[in-house]
Amino acid sequence: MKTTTSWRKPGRNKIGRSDDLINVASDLFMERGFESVTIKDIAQSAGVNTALIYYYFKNKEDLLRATIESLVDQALLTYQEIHAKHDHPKDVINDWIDTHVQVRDPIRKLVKISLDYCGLSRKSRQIDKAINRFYDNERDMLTKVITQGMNKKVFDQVDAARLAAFISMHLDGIMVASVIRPEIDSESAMEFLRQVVFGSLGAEPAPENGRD
Amino acid sequence: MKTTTSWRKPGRNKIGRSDDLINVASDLFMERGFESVTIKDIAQSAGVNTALIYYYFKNKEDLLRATIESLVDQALLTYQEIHAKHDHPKDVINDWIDTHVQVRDPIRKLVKISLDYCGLSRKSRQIDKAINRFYDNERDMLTKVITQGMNKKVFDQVDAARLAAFISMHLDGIMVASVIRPEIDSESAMEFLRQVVFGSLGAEPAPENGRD
DNA sequence: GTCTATATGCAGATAGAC
DNA sequence: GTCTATCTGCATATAGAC
Repeated sequence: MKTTTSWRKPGRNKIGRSDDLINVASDLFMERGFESVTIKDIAQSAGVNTALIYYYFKNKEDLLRATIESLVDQALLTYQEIHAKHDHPKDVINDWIDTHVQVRDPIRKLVKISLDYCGLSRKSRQIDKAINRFYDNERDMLTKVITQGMNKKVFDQVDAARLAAFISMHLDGIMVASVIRPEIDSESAMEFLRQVVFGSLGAEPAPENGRD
Repeated sequence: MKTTTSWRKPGRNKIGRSDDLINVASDLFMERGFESVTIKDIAQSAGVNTALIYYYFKNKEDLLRATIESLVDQALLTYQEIHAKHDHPKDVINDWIDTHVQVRDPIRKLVKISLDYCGLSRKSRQIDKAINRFYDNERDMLTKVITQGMNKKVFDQVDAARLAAFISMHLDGIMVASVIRPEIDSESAMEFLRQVVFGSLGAEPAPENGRD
């Protein structure tokens, strides 16, 4: 479900100018917040004219929508790849955490920008849907893999949905902490989360080398 | 360390008008974000004129500084009260979590507003100091109580500082989640955190009724 | 201390040439 | 598709009366 196309579909624009704008915007929104970033800032960073942005997007909020939808797509795609890559639930969870260490960028952006969006008075059903889509999918995927592990008897019996929500919230917490205090070591925070999660599941984090 | 006084000390203003403005501002900043909230909004909500705000605060950023410092003071005061109230480390941790359930307001505000502040280009040494003061104190207090529990043999041996950071980050995560998705049950998230924490400490959450 | 009035600047957005 | 030029409105901030 690719939903990042702009409001008006250009016939054959030279290599995704709109994607380009979205990427620049997501960087700036993440760094300085939606309201702090001006259309001029985005245009300047993208090396184009201010007015061009209004050719691709209805207005600033529409650019925000496209940005959030793009980030959600990216993040969920990464999650799906993790699931597809492994056979063993333990490996999925390990990879899930590893992935956050390596490519935490889209998710960190998503969390920060979602928070900004929550502050706006003008709400958008599309943006609400995209944000919920991300969190619902994240929770469902984690719940599923935990349940699989329990069925295969490699994990203790736990409340899979609650543990999934716990992991999801903690990842948000790490993202936020790393924004507020950039000096914190988010990698070792991830490691600690890994220990806690596997501890709750009564399993060792050591990889299973799930072939397949 | 009360640091919420305004830049210009009014001789004897009738009952904390400046505190009043700070409280109104913190509500609005939390709900709608620093940049989205206008001076006019704050004045209106406080039932005063726009210009009056500039009598009490140098500018909008100075009001942000006062707001953050006030929130940090409130939050740390609450934490200190918890420590003073209990003798037994288990009770401190239980109360710590209970307190977040009940009066999560100043901390939630602080997290949200700190994130907004991080986006601003103009940085303030005072605000940086206040935010770090909060997180450093929070971590130190938690580390201390965990260490005490280990010394008293009621907790297993763990890396107290890391567990403290884990708790702190998770609380941030819950705060953020409850802003992004107001429908989530942050109370039961706190309960799950309690179980995980006591699980890591090899102890039962049942209260000790530490008299004192 | 609190208000009225206003200066100033800039952000979002549009019209229209190329 | 991309640009120049410009309109409009509003937010921060100040001057000064009361």
